[in-house]
Amino acid sequence: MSPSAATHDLFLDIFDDSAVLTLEPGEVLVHAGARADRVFKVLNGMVMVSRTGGDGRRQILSFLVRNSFVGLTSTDDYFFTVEAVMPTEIAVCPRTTLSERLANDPLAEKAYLNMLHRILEDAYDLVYSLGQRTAVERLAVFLLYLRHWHRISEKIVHDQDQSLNLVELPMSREDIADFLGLKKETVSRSFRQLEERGLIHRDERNLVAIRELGTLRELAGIRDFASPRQLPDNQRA
Amino acid sequence: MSPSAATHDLFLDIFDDSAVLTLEPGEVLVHAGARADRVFKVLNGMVMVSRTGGDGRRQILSFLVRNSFVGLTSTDDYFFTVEAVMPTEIAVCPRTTLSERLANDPLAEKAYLNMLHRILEDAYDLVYSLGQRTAVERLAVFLLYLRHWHRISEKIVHDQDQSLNLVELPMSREDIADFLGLKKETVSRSFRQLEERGLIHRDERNLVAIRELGTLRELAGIRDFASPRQLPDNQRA
DNA sequence: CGGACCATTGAAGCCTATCAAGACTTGTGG
DNA sequence: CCACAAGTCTTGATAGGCTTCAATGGTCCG
Repeated sequence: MSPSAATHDLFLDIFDDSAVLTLEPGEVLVHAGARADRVFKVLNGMVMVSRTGGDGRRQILSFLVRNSFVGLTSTDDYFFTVEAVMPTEIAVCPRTTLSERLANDPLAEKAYLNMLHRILEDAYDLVYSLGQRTAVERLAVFLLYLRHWHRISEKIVHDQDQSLNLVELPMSREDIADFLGLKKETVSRSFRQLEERGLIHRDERNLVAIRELGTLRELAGIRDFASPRQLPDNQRA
Repeated sequence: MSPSAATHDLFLDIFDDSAVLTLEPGEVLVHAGARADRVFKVLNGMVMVSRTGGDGRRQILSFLVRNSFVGLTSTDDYFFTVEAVMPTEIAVCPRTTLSERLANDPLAEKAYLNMLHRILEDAYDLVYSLGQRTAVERLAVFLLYLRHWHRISEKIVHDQDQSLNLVELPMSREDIADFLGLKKETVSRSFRQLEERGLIHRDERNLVAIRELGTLRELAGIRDFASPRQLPDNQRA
């Protein structure tokens, strides 16, 4: 999965009074191959980062929510595409601003490094899902991730808070499929399977209610996403 | 795939006169869950980094060769296991040494950051493979990666150098399988398929000769691994 | 020579993909 | 307001690729 900044990523203050872009669903923020001379922060809404092969196969690398940083690269060009999943506001600033901020403030640099580490761990989580888990398991993990993001982004303290168990899906089935390494039909069938097992319930197409959190977690093979990894000390449940 | 340090990763000098460990094949350097108070550098041989689920499923995250750094984590504990694939020598030093080095030298910190970016891109490459490519394609990519590492590690300038087309496989079929999200039988069959198509040739079990580099690259859907990403300016082919 | 381990190969089964059709949603225009 | 069109989601039937299970062959080492 990916980013979502830590509860406070110090260096993100470079966006404090920068320009703001508004994106409509499907609008592209960064085209793969574009010069990486600007960096971004998601203010609200959601974007997705993807990589498309020469033959058109697309892999979504991450969905990014509020306070996520966008702009990682070790080269001069972006190797991925970033586009809006829903109406989204984005703060923009030149990469040089980021470089200067990191060069002049050790704490900011430390925060940046920390974010990179977290993103890498998220990438490895995704690797594990794609390499080892079945379709239903991947979807279970995905739902728990969405729940987790919601928790982080709303700064909800208690893991048992009922509002957490209503998960919104702003992206299409095909987007989910391309993220989980499946086809959209398989995503549909996996949803149904989760519903038949009583783990979730759906009224609207893009709203999922988690009915059996424990069983879902078991299925996902996840000890606990409520881990304090991205929560500050004073917010641990 | 992963690491393999850049051709020179400045901060790696912290290992210049540190202790050296010798590992036999299968020997574990880091157990998942262990305190991350030491960091490592691979001097020679090869190690693999893996994550194992509660039910025993194992995903190999990367194979690390000479000059690779080992010790990435954003938390106090390692969440992965590192073990030797073949006889390997490892330099060890306390994490505090690394922290100090990074804190006191902006250039070292920049190099570390750069390495992290590269590792992240490698992780996303693996995500793309696992999510979108077929078994044979994954194996093709894997072989090209091995070839690329060999090139980097031997500092071979010319992409056409024939010695590059003899690829060694120090790891078992099962290790390859767990890296590529397949089963060992499928890896075997995919090797045979590549051989039947005339793209590779095998005499010994752990030695693969690349016969049709261009076709293999096409199959892998890779523009060019001979990209200068990990080569210094003066070594570009 | 025998045993352990690893790799290969074959046969059958399962999971996911593919192909195709129908249901639902949304937006548009008569 | 209804009709229609386009897009998305769901569902069904079939096919294909990878896995599973099982057996054979090869290599290393005691």
